[in-house]
Amino acid sequence: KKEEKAEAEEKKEEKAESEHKAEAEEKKAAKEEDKEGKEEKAHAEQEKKDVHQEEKEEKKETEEGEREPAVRNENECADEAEANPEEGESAPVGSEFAVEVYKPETPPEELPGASSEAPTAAEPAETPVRKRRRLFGKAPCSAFGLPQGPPTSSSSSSAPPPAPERPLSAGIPRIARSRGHYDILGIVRSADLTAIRKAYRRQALRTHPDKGGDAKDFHRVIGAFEVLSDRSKRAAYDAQLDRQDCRDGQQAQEAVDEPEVPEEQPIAKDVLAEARVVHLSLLESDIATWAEVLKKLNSPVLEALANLPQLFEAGRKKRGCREEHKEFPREIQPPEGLPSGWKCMEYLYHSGKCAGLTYIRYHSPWGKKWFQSIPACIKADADHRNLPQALVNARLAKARRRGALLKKEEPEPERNVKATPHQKPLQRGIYTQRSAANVSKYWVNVNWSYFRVYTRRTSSLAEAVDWHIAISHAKEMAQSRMRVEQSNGGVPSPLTRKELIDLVSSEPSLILTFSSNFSRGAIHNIYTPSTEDLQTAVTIYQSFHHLLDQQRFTTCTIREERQRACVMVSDRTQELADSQAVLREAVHKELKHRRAIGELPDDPNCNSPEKLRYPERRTPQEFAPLSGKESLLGDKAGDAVLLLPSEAGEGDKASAPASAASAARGRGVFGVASGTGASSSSSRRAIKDKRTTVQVALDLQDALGCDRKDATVLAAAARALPRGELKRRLASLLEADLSLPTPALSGSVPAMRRRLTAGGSG
DNA sequence: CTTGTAGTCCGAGGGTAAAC
DNA sequence: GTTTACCCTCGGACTACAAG
Repeated sequence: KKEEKAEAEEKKEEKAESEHKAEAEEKKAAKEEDKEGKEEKAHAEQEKKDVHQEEKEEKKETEEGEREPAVRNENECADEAEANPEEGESAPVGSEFAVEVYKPETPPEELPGASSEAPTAAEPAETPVRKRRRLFGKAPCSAFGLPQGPPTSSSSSSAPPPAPERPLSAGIPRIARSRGHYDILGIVRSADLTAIRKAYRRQALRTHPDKGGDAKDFHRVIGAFEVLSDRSKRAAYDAQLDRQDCRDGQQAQEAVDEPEVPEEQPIAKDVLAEARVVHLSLLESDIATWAEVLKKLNSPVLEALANLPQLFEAGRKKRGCREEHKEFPREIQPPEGLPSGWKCMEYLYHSGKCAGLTYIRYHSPWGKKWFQSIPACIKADADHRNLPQALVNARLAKARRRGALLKKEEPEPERNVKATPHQKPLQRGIYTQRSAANVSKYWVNVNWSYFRVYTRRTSSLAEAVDWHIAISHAKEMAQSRMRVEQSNGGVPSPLTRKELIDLVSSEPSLILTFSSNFSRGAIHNIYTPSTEDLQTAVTIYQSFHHLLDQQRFTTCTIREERQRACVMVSDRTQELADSQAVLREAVHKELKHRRAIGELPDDPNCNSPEKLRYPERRTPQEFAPLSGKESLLGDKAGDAVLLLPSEAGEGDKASAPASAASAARGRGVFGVASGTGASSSSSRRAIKDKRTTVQVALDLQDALGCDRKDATVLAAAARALPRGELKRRLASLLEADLSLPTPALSGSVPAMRRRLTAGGSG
C-alpha cells in the first residue's frame, strides 16, 4: 500500500511539475499531505479498531472459556454441536478455539468419545497459567482436533468450505476449524508419506500468512503434518477416527481443484546432495585418503564440492562491492527519490585501504557538480528549477522514508517492542522474522529429547517447508531409534551421523546448528553451546546427560561442564576449519587437474551455485567466483586465529566463529564468563585484540612470505606503534637497507619491497 | 521433565554524509 | 577522490520462562 501510495504521489508530483504552476502545486502538495495525513490516520484507526476487535473477541472467548462450566449447560452445548457441527468461520466466537486442538501426546484411551455433547462442559475452569496458551488456540478439548459431535454429511469434505468471516486479501478460503488432519491436508486416509509431505507442502505454502493465508490455518496444517508424518501418532489418530466413525480423510479434496504449487527443486539438487555427503564423509576420514576419493568423484559433484563454501556462506553478510572486472565509473540504476534526469554514478576506489570498493555520486542534469546524498540532490534540483517549497518538502519526506533520516526523526516503533499475541501469531516449526523492510526470513527449529536442531534463515518459504519436512522425518527416525536404544541402557545419541547424512541428502541446502537444553530438578535452562558439528553436539549432549543423571550436580559443576563444552566447540571449530582448508585445496587441485587434461571446461562457473540453490534465495552478485582465499565453513570457521595462512581472505577478516565467540560471551546463569567471574567484555576484547594481531600477521606473512610466528611478533610490535611512527619506519625501511628483527624476515625483504612499491597488500 | 517460543544481546556489514 | 564517523539492519546465539 505504501509503495502504491508512493507511486501515486510520484505521478502526481510529475504532473504538477510538468504544469509548472507553482501555486497549483503548492495547493496540491498541501492537499496531498493533508490527504496522506488523513489516510494514515484512518489506517491507524482501522488498525486500532482491528486490534480492539481482536482483543475483544479473545477476551470474550477467554471469559466464556473460563465461565463455561458454570454458564453453559449440556443442552446448550449439544444444541450448538448439532446446529453447527462444522464450527467454521460462522461459528460463534466463543466456540472458535474449542475445536482447534492439537494434543498428540494424549493417549487415545483418554480421549473423549464421539459424544454429541461438547466436552467443554466437563472441562475444569481454566487456570490463569493456562490462559496464555489458550489465547494461542490450545484449548483443553478433544485430542487431534477431531470434530465435535457426530459426523454428519455436512462435516464431510464434500461440503464447500464455509464462507470466511473476513475476506482475505488473496482470496484464499480459510480451512474449516473443525476438520480433521486428513481433511486439513486434503488427503485421503490411505495416503502414503510422500503424499502427506506433498500435501503439507502445498497447504503450508497456501496457508502461510505471508502467502495471504491465515496464521491459525497454517498452525493447523503444521499440527496435521506433525501427527500424520509420525507413524505412531498417526496410528493413534487413525484408531481414534475409527472409534468415532469419523469421516476425516475419506475423500481427498481441494487438492484436485487447486493448481499444484510448483516444486522449487534446484536443478542440481542431487548433485549438491552428493557433494554434501562427500563433504561430511571426507571431514570424518583420514586426509591421506582424500585425493583418492576426489579422483573417483564425478566432475559435477566435484564442482559442487568446490562451491560448497558459498552455501555455507549463504545469508552471511560479506564485504561486497568488489567489482574488479567491471568498468568504472559507470551509471547505475538511480535510487528511489533521486530527482528525474539525475544520474547515479558508481566509482571505484583506486588506492588507499578502500581500493576495490565502490562509492556513489549523483550527477545533476546540468552537469555542474556531483552530490553525495539524495536530500542534497533534491535541494539543489529545487534551487535550480525554482520549485516550490512544498514540493521540495514532499520529496524530502519521501527520501527520508527510504533513508536513514527516517530513523533519526521517527524511530521505528516495531523494533524491540514486545510482540503481543495480537500482533504476532503463534509460530510453530517454521518461524518467521520480518525485517523493517518487510522482508520475511524463515527458519526451522525442531526439538526432541533435550536436543535442539535449527536451521539458517532463508528467504524462501518453500525451502523452509522442505527443511521442516526433512527435519521432522529425521526427528521421527531418531526418536524411534532412541526408544529402542533407551531400553538397552545408556544415553542414546539424539541424532546419528547416518541420520544426518540422510537428512542432508534429502535437503542439501540444509545447514544445521545443534544445541541442547536441559532442565533437572530445581535447575532449569541448562543450555549447551551450539555448534554445527554433530559429533561435538552429541558429545556435549551425552556429557550433560551423564552429569545430570548422577543426581549430584550443582550449579557449579554444570557451569564447569558448560565451560568444557565451550572449549570443545571452539577446538572442534578450529580443527574443522583447518580440515576444510586442506579439503578445499585438494578439491581445487583435482579440479585444476581435470581442466588441464580436458575433462572439464575451463569455465570455473559452469556449475554455478545459482543452479544449486533455490532461485529466489540469493542475488547473482552474491555468487562471486570462488577465490582462493575463501573459507569453506563460513564465519564459524573463518576466524583469523583459526585460519591456515592461505585463508586470510577479505571475507574472513572480521568474522570470529560464532560459537566460539558465543562461548566466550557466555551470558546468563550457566554462561562461562558469569560462571568463572571473568568479564565477558574483557574476554571479547582479548579475542578481538588477538584476532586483529593475527590478522595483521597473516597479511604480513602473505606479503613477506615469512614464518607465521615471526609475522605475529612483528605485527604485534607494529600495532603498538603510533600511526605516524609506523609510517615513518616503513618509509625508512623502504629507503634504506632493511634490517629486520629475524633472519626469516630479512630473507624476504626483496619480496616485501617489490610488493610495497607495487602498491600491493603490503 | 520436556518442549515451545518470545525476547535480548552482539557483531558484521553496509549506507550516508561530513570531513579530509 | 578518499577516509571516517555514525547509524541502522540483519543474522545468529543465546536466555528466560511458560505450557504441556
